Amino acid sequence: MATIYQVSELAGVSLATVSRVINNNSLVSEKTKLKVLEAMKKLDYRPNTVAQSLASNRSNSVGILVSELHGSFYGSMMSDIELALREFGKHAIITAGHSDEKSEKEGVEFLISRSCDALILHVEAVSDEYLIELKTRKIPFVTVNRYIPEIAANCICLDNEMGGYTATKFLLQQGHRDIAYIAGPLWKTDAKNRYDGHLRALQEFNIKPNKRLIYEGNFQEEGGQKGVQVLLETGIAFSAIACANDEMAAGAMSALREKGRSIPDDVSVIGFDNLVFSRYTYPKLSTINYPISDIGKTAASWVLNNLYIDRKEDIQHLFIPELVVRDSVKNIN
Amino acid sequence: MATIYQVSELAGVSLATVSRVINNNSLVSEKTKLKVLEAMKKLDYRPNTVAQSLASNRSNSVGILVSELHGSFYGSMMSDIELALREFGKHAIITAGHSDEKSEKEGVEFLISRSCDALILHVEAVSDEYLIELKTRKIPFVTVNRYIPEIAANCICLDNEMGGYTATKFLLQQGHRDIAYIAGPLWKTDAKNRYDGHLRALQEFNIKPNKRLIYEGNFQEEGGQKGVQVLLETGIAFSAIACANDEMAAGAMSALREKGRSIPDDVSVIGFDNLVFSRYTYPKLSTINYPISDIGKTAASWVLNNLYIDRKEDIQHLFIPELVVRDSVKNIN
DNA sequence: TTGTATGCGTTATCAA
DNA sequence: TTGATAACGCATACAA
Repeated sequence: MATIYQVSELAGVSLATVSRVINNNSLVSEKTKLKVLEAMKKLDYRPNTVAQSLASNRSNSVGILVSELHGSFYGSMMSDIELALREFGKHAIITAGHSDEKSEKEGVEFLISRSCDALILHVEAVSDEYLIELKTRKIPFVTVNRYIPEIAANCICLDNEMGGYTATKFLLQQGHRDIAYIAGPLWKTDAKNRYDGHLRALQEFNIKPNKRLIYEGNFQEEGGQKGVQVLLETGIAFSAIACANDEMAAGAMSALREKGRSIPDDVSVIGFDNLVFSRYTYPKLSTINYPISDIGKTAASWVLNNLYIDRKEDIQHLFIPELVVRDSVKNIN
Repeated sequence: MATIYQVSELAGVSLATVSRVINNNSLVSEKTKLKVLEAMKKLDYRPNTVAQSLASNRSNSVGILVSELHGSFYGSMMSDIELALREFGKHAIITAGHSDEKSEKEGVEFLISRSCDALILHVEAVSDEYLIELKTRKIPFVTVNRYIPEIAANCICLDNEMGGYTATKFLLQQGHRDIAYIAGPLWKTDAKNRYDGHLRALQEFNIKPNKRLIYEGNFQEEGGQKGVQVLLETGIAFSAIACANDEMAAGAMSALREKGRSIPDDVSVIGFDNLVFSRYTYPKLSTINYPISDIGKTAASWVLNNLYIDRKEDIQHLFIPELVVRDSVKNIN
């Protein structure tokens, strides 16, 4: 691989001049500029970004930490962020935190040590304190789907509580009164908030939540299946199930069908997230839309605004989820 | 951020010694080792990986290029690769090629310039020649899902032709004779190979393919929907549709249902890939299994074997896809 | 077992 | 407008 030195030699100029045309910042005469450009082409020169990073303490890349690299949720987020960054010549370095505290911290350190210019974090296991402390270091970052009052300006998230509320309220409005709930892992703040929203909706209709109709799942398909099994075993009647995410809703639907319950005639089901596949299910899943795309773009904008581009743009920090009505909830009024 | 120099000062040793305990390669006495370790802890020292890369010409990270960051197909692949690498302390740097030649080349260059030690490429738009030329550079790489005879040792892929064959043969065995085909973009080698397999199966049963029953889609849900629309408009009867991937199959199923065709009673449908969501569809989609997980792990193993770890392990270069029978194909014998 | 010195490929601060 | 030259933080060959 050709180096800047060889280019300078071939072009008959100094290192510094070549560097200048690479970053075309300082004024370089057209004539020498052309000479250098030609030499670069001739040698098929490409700057070594590692050396650039070391010297400039800047990498033109932003680190992204998501819980998992698979799953349409994270996929959309990464994809939208990458696209927005690429538009400005910035790159994404992506790693996974696996919802595990140690792993998440490692991921953050890895990204920092790769001298990312900024971080976009979807972290779940790490403590609020960790993030607050992280802010005292020089590296700029935003958290996605995690709200921490002390660093509110760094948070971009969905109003999960409102989403949980909206979902259950919809079921109530459709006449359901005996509503089961399949929650996410309640140590995760989004799962907890969605559940809180569910409770608030019930309260608004003066319904006492029946603890035996609540199952704490794992946010995965299997959790929905197990949830249905447990719920049915209680022998308590229910006409609808609100699920804390679409994956569990899909699991719940297939389990219900296996048990001979038809959807939505026997049991209504509502999900949360509006993942791509929720359109593929049968019946098509009614759910709460998580504007992943908007949030991803916003996170990218935050970084671009704060770091690279001189523009004033308002950043939306809280997104309100909306109901998506399809075919999995029956009106029994 | 503390540097190696500050650590050496605090520990009262030289730079070199600190570097040695960091990479614990050379023999360092226990005593000095402890001193250094303590100093590192005290200063909360973390090596600057950029500087390490520059000095050692090694980054302990491997570059991954996929077409898109979203989509369960790529998601699984990235996830499996990352997990395998992480087990050995290696990291993944991921970027997207967007099935576009320019973009794919940029991605490769980006990864190389980031001094990745090796590359795992899922490229579609780039020419065979480009990859053959890439091999002459020093950077080791494997291609996934792309077979090029000249660099066969660098290719890990699925026998797409066999998969296409298997799918259509299954339909034929179930008594179907009027079979429509929704292909992927035929300029993509995997799409082409799957289609070729389809033709081979037909030929084996002495059936002349009807060109009007073939639709070239885009590998996305929408392609399946449009495909069904076009196929129905021909007015030609068919009892089954083979789709070149699951996403189009999902689109085809929903379009069929909207047109009042029931699945599989009126029309059978078979997909390809066995994506996660194929279990969520109704009826559950029969499909061809793409062992993404195995392929991802194998690609990671290839890199580990060739680069980092001294072990002898046979690498499987060609994977045979298997039929997954669910509920979307009817036996009409 | 430890230290010295040099280089990795750039950027950036001076002078000229 | 250009050119020396010192960083950037670390690895490593060579000496001690």
